Amino acid sequence: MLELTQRDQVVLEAVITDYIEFGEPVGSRTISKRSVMNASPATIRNVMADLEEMGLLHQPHTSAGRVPTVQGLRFYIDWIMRSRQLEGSEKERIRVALKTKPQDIRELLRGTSKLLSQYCKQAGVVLWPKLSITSFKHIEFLRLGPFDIMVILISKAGLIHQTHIESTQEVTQVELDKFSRYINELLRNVPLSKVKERILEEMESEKALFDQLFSRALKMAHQAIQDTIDESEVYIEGRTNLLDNPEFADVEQMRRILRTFEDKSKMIRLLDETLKASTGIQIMLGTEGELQEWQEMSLISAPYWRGSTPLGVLGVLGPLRMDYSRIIPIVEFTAQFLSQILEIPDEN
Amino acid sequence: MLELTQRDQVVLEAVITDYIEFGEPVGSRTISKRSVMNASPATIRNVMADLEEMGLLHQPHTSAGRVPTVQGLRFYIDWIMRSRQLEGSEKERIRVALKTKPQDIRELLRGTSKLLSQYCKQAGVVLWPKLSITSFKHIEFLRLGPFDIMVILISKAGLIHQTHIESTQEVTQVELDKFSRYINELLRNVPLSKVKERILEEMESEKALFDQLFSRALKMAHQAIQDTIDESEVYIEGRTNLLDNPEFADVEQMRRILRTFEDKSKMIRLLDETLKASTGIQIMLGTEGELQEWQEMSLISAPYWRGSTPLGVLGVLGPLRMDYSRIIPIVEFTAQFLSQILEIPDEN
DNA sequence: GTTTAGCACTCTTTTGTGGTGAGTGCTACC
DNA sequence: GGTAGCACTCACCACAAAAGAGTGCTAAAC
Repeated sequence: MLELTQRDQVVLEAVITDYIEFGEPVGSRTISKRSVMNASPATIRNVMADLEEMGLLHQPHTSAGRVPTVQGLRFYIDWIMRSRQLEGSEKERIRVALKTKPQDIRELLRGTSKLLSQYCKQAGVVLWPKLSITSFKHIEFLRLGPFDIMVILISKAGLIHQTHIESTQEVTQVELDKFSRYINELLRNVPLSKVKERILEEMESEKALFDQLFSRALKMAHQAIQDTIDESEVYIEGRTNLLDNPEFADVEQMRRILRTFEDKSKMIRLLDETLKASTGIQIMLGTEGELQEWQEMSLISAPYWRGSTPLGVLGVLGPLRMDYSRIIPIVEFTAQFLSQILEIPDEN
Repeated sequence: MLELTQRDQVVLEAVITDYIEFGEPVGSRTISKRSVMNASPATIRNVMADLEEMGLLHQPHTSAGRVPTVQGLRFYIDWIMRSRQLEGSEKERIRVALKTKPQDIRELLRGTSKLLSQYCKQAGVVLWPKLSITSFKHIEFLRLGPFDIMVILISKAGLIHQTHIESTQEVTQVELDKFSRYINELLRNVPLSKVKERILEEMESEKALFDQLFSRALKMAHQAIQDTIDESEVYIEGRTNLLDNPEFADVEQMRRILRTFEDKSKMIRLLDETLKASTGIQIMLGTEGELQEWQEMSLISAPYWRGSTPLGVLGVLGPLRMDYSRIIPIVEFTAQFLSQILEIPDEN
């Protein structure tokens, strides 16, 4: 940790909070007047010069005020800032917004993302990672045509996945119903990560080897599950909120950022990284980590859980200049509460 | 129809095609040189003055060239323009792009939207309206908890819908399986629009009145289907393509447009209107119809069908300045081909 | 030794000015 | 009716000047 005197820290904090509020370089006069700090502009200037030397502040040009650097923000967030607590009423608002959306897990996650975006006035993101994290719940084969089958796979968490497969021989719906029953029995409560394994095992077993019907069912299940399991989904809502940030007033830049959103795989990679990296709230600034492509953005994220296994990540994506002290507790609480909601349906 | 001489029309066309290509007011010199028209700039100027008087052209300021007005474009599209035919190779590209995506109807529609957006370099939209348009295919009840049931409803077209319902008494999965079988039998091939009716009918019938099991199953199905049927979905892809249009370089405007997209219900209303209005390709310009909110945009849309019932609409949304002669046939062909794809699975 | 007042200096932003070029409308002529 | 010519209008650009904000440094004060 860098060595900063008490006063250095106070000045750094003052610069950053002011900058976060107004988005413009802040000068020594402003700071001198503001807050309890009794020091003349000249004194502040000296301190600021020091901070700049340490790489915490930056001066866009000679006659401008100072702006925090990424390192400055990092230091502020890690050592100086104390996030304010959410008030009861704010928590309540989040609770209500999420509680009324139990319908479908997709809707829940999309709703969460939207909630974050509206509440923080930035883009909200939610990653629902590998399907494989929960258990198998149900499979259903439906006949579309003589060789054409729709497969519906449902996970314990209520996520539905559908695929088409083609059979090599004609099938009837009656056969398919048998398949469904058999596979459902076989895979009951198997974690999705183990499903493939389990199917292969069963294929080797006597039953399957001697009964053509079973063997066909297994083959189909195998085929259907093939590409299903490691799919991640990411919900990004409220992108347009980003447009309101004056730092993105430049069309060129805005375009680049929105473009990057179109390719969801990048977003997935980014969130995946934060999922692996940490068990708690995490803040990724500008040039750090996987965020390279969005030099001027930052991500505040937190994983959500079921019991002791992390399911995914949620967070807020915005410009470097965000009100961290407000958004951090929101993200934190939302993650916590979402985990709580997801706890329930695992009961049977 | 306005009275325009042959020459008036030629000039109007020249102005519009030039404007569409370069996006800037076009002057009399340019037109005089271009094309087979043998007339001096001065002559053209006179014609242009006439056209302006008729409200077909507009002059941003005294010393600028002319720009077509909405009415000018309308006249051009309706009376002058002849869309060029798609070449075989272009058709082939569309075919291939759509054929390889049979997985799931959602994916198909999203893919169509994406295809349109990429191919036309604007935003692609696809409306999948009321679920009620196709027939019932399959229902499945899954037990989540003693009173908690997940219902999965699948339509003939392969669209899945899931809901939660709560039972008033405890249920087992075995019972639910019976429910599923019974309802599936009952509703086989019933158009979704008639499903409710059919259920109510059955409730009145002897079977249900005397058998508690049937009656419960029917009640559940009724409850589940309640809110399911009239849902519309709209897929909007390639929004960021709009950013590339120089007319949207203004951040303020861009913001407004992107904002409007966030509220899908507006989009649905808009597309619904075009669905009702016409059986063929349709072009809605700027201030016309439901498009009021996007003064500076225009929508080229066409319905797609199954047999003789319209299923939904697809189209391209972009600035007024679009290459209509190119985009119209693309939209037309895509709608046609999508209809063709959707024809197939109705076979059994 | 730290703080502060004062002042010259730097650099951005704003405002103003004249020149340029594209394009027009009008008039007179073919 | 079509066209050449010409004066006129505006947006746009480049450049200069002025204004403003904020700094760094020095010397004096605490």
